[in-house]
Amino acid sequence: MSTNELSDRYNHLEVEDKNYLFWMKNNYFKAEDISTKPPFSLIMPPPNVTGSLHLGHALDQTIQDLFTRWKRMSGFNALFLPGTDHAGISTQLVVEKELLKQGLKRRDLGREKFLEKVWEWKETYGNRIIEQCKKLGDSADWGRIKFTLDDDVSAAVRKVFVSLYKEGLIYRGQRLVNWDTQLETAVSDLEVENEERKGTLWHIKYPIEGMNEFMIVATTRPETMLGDTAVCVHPSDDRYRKHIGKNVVLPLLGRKIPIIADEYVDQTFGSGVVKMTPAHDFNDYEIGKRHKLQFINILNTNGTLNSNAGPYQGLKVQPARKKVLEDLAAQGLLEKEEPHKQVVPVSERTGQVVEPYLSDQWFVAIHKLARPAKHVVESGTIEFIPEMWAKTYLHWMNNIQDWCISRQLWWGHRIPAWYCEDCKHVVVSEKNPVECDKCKSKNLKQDDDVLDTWFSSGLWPFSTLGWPEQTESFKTFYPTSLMVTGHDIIFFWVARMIMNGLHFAKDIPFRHVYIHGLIRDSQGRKMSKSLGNGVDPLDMIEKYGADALRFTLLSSVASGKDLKFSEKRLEGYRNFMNKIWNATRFALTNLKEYKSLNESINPEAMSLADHWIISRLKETQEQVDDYLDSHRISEAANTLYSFVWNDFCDWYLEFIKPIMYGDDIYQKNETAKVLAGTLNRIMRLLHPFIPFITEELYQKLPIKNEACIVDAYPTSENDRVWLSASDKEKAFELNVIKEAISALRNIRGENQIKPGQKINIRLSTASIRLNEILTKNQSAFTKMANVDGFEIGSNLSATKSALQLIQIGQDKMSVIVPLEGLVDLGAEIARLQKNLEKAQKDIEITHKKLSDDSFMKNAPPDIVETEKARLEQLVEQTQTIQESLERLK
RNA sequence: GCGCUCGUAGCUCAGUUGGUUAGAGUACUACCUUGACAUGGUAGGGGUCACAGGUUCGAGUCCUGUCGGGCGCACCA
Repeated sequence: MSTNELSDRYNHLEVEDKNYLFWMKNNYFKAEDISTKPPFSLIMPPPNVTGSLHLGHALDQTIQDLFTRWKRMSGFNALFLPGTDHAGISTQLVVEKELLKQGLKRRDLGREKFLEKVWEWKETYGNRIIEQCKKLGDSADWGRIKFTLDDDVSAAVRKVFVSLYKEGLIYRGQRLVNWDTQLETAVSDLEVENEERKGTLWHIKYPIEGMNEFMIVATTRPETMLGDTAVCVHPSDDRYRKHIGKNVVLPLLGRKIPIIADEYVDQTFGSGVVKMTPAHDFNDYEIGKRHKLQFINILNTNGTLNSNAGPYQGLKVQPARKKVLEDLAAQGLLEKEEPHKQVVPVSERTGQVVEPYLSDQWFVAIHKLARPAKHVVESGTIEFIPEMWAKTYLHWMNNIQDWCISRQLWWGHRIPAWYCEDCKHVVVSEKNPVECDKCKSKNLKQDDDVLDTWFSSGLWPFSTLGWPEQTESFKTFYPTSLMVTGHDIIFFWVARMIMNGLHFAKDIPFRHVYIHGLIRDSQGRKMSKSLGNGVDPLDMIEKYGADALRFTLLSSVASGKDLKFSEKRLEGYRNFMNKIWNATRFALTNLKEYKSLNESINPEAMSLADHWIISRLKETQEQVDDYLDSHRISEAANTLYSFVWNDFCDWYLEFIKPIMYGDDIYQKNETAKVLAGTLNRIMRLLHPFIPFITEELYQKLPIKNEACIVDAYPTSENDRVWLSASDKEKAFELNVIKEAISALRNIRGENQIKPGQKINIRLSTASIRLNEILTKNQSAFTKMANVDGFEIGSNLSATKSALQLIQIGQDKMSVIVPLEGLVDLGAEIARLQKNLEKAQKDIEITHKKLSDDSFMKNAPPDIVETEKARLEQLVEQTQTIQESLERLK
């Protein structure tokens, strides 16, 4: 096979890697810091450095690459900046798990040794996801790749921390936080998921001091009573008002604790008495502060009970609960238990029940940062696509809470705070301090904690561009043009980028936020390892090709809704790739003799089909440009799909076959140019969607430039000269033939006339214009409808014939196929009957409309006119059908 | 509880200022291996646009309610 000959099936395996190398070798992905072209910038949401690509990434990346390639082809200095995230918690978990297999524990190794292991792990697996992105076709500027723990990014992180601290927007304090007892770290509110579970509500008797009475408290977490420092009732609760100020004796531990009153208590729930555990419950914490209650912490960091729990020390929460209940029952203090639906907070990462835990943590005071971040979205300066996500964003921003940013982990940005061992002063500094700036002691100890991963992610749009230095990159590409991400991280990430961007980079981080849905399995379930329903995009790429996967994702992503992934659909788009391949194969075979073709086409010499395909191309280009501009990705993809398959392959290629196989060299030369030119534009139009196959085929075309990836994206603007060759009138004329052929096919199909059976046809029309068009184009009918005898005229006989009436603009024609001796007439009678019924029904509807006074009075004149014309047509049609039916009987 | 969102063909979904006969892919049926492609071609069947009201000359589209999914946020111990 010579290089110009294509196999009859598209084999993505031979095409994809090869073309990726070609692009890389020629530096096509590189964006310039200084350029005369307008900038377009898009920062990749950094995937976890040790992760591997899943379908969600694939969707995310493909959308980004689509816009990058489109903008690059549209003359922009397009930057797609890649990077990876250190992903504190998940990476640490993965490595810990791995070490455990070797019998090694994190704490046994110690911080330094453990971090060495994580870095080793990162070096080994850190590029895996990057390689996977390349498989997908990402045209990212890999020379600029960033990692969240890179020196310059870390410097940005420190700068931000220190300046927020100096502004008083970062503070340290002892607070009740969400505690993951497996990881032994605090986690933020966002990292906690609330699961509804069946639980039990236990009613426990607390003896009132000096009385033979009890206060009954209800609780779902009885073990927390070990940390109780009060019981609380509503101040106006008549049942208990008399007891306020007295004490109860805490069962099991015998501690005396006060009975207090607070409006918070709901008198109607349970017994109306609430036990107060200020160190282990968020509501109790608030009340505890109001009433200056004692805070007794009963937990160790690993979730076991500490010495404050007395005899229960050392037990984990669940065993302690069991024991506490047993002991209470033994003492007759367990009044009753009842089933209770409760919401349990669960750590997103480990699935452990989150315990509220009192500890020293760092927080960002968020309200001052949130205000401008709300404003830019309210004012439309930052635009969410689809718009509805702006509501979600604003709702959260309006209820935002201070952000706990410290994590008791080792892997991450260590908090740049040092404690003076001598004077207890806290030094917060960008550079590692050598001495306490208060007492000059050299006895400094750095805070052990690291920052929440999202702290560094929040700076990503500018830390990746060299900020805080005013680099050329930063000046050129900030604010970025577009951010593409899933709705699951609007709060985690998008909100924080907006807050930080405004505060530090002094401008919004991006103009548009494209929010796509999450990918679910074909049944709509979340893809997860435990369900085993995950689809590995790399398997799909291997099997169907990256382009097919990309097109599947892009054609499915609409209006920000979640999307169900089906392999069936992927198969369909794999077939589309094959279709494109074979259409080009056909073209190239027929263009063999045209080694180089020039672009200029001569409207006078073009066939009707040439005029028609160019006019369709023009419409397609206009639509696609419009759709991409308004981020309507699936519409753009589907428009191209149907143009290529339905218009170009099904009609145009069939129409030009007689020309390409014929002897009319003059005509053939012209059509060759149109064919090659159209194909060239098809490749360019499709390239951002399916880069591999389009580059491969583009390179084989007789009309081409350097590379598809850097050729211009065709629009009705920049392609005006070529598109203007299409004569509207002639394009329209082709529709006449197309309609007639469709009618013939319909007659054939419904009457079961075998495709091999040649038929005689009569095209009957009073229109001289149609008559001329049909006469000129008899060959099209011969080839495309297997027509033998051909008669054109007016008032041609339709006896014992199938008939279809066609209306084209003002002109009408009857497509007549004599059936006598060919087939039984029953099928045609049935077909006409069906058409007749439909037409009659339509007449009824239209007639009703037109005889409605209010319609005639209120509807705009053009609508009324259309309806009138329609009625006329329908009436005529029914007459013709009825006559035809008569002649069949 | 508050907020958002969806309900269109067997399945997956389009349907953007309300306006001809509600579309596509897939599945299904019939026919066809014709010199790009059977990962193909041609034709066909298939919908009370969840339901009930309302606005309007006109509603899949706008409004209200009901039913049924999904999601987010906050929750009574």
